[in-house]
Amino acid sequence: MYDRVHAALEACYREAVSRGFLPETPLPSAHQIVPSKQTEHGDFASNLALTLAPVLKRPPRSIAETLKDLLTNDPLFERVDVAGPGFINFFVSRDAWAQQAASIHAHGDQYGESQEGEGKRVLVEFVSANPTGPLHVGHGRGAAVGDSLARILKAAGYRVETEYYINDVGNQMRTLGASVYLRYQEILGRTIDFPADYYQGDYIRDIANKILAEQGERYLDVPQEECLPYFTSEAVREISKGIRKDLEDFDVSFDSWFSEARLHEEGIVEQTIRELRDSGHIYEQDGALWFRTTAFGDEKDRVVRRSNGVLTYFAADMAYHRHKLERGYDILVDIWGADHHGYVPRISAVVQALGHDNNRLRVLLVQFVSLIEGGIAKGMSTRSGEFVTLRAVLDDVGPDAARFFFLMRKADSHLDFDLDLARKQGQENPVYYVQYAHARLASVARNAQEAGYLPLVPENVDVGRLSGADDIALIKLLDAFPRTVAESARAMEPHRVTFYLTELASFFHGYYTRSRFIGDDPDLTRARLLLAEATRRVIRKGLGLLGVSAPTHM
RNA sequence: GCGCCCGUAGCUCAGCCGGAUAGAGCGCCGGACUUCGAAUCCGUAGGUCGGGGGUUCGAAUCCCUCCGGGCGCACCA
Repeated sequence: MYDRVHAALEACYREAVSRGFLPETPLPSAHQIVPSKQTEHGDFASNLALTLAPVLKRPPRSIAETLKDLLTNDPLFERVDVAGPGFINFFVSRDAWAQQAASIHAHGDQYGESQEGEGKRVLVEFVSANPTGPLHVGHGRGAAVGDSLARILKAAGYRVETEYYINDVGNQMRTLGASVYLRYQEILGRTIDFPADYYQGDYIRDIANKILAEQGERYLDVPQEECLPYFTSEAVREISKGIRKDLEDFDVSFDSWFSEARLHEEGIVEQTIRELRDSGHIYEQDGALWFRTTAFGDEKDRVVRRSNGVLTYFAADMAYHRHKLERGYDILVDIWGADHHGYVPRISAVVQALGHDNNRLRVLLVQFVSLIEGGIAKGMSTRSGEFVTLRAVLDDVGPDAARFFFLMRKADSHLDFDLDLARKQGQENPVYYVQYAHARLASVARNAQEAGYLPLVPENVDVGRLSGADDIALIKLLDAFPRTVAESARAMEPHRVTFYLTELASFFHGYYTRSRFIGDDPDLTRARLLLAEATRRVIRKGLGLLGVSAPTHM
């Protein structure tokens, strides 16, 4: 409907120009049509006259009146008003809204999708937790945001792939293997000195026990240096297995898993350094190699290879982003924990130094999660090792509540995750509130089926009967769905879909209390069942974009 | 000290590329089940949008400044 109003206004503007009522001038970029907040202001409002006024040097109300006179003949509108300082308010006719229900219904399961993304290729990289321990709630939020964003981008017409980058190289791997080795020794009765900066979690002991069960005591007297590769690879294998299982149970999947080791093995890191050195972006100083990131606005230059010859993590990151760019994506989305925000300028520098436009990189920063139980925050500081795992939350509240809660806030803001609320199975819990709307609609469908109304034959449904204020209001909400998804994709903000669904469910529950779908009037019943079916599909589709199930029974 | 993010109802937060009378959920209080699912609905109360200044027809939204909170500032990963 938005598009139709926009088209009508534009056509009217062109007509005003051609008839000499208004001088020729391009539409101001500040011009926009927005849904009206108040019913007195109609369905949509345009600020065209306001934005045109300074250019044309004419009072905005006078411009608005000129346009209004040309719009009043359009049958799409019941009325067009000029209001306030010069807004043009559009009152779409009831019949046009009612007919919109048929159009929404006709789109079936595709309703909500759009071509906003114009087929652009996007790589969404997220989670990418080091295989040195289980996923915690912070990763869980990143997983929910990344996976949901990918689904939303797809629905909005982007060609999307998802990827998990595995940091399986470097000192941390050594530390991981050594941690398991020491625990293995400890279990077998040796006195050990376990360093504070080694991995403290119980899962390290579990892995040591597993090795003991499978391999026995054969490594007891083998020097650490000799069997470290074995302990490391076993640990990575076990931990990765756990991470994959957690993600699978969270309904998060990746198109590819990209190993950092591969960047080194295939010489991509060295090649990237050479290339950037040749182009003058990397220089040598004090025996180390530096990337001149300050040339692109970073605070200071960054070391790529230390004077002792060891490559930094940044070196691999550089190579990884180069590799991603060369795979031909139009947009790279990196989803990081907000504590990494200081790394944005240097990665941005990499993209630019390689000759790419800076806006091909989009970094989403996901803020930390505080788990609240009994009104107080559960500890999750990493230094004490007392962080709460994603697994624990999944086992506690279930994947649907977890995903919904992770997506209730803008990714950029702190999230207080209320465990007590997430566990509740009542109206206070927003995820059940939305799911219940779906289950209710499914129940209506079952009753309609029994009464012989289903399946509907759309051609035989008189949607013109959907003329009540509630019917129209519900249609308007459904009408906003594709724009919500498109906007959510454009802004890369999945939480908008969560808010939309809560609003839709809220209105639906009220509608359900006030109006009957199945009543004495067969024609009205059929029209409302068509509306019910459209509503149910929107809720199911919306929940699907969040990765939340849409139950038919609860 | 420098940089980034955040201060909106009792609590948790939307709204922020400037638009008309600032919203939601939770919590509190009071109502509604003989008819499609009460995991629901209806109603009441609740605000100097952190303070101050600026930009303009118009500021929660943009700019400056101050206050308060979070995070980051390695030849670490």
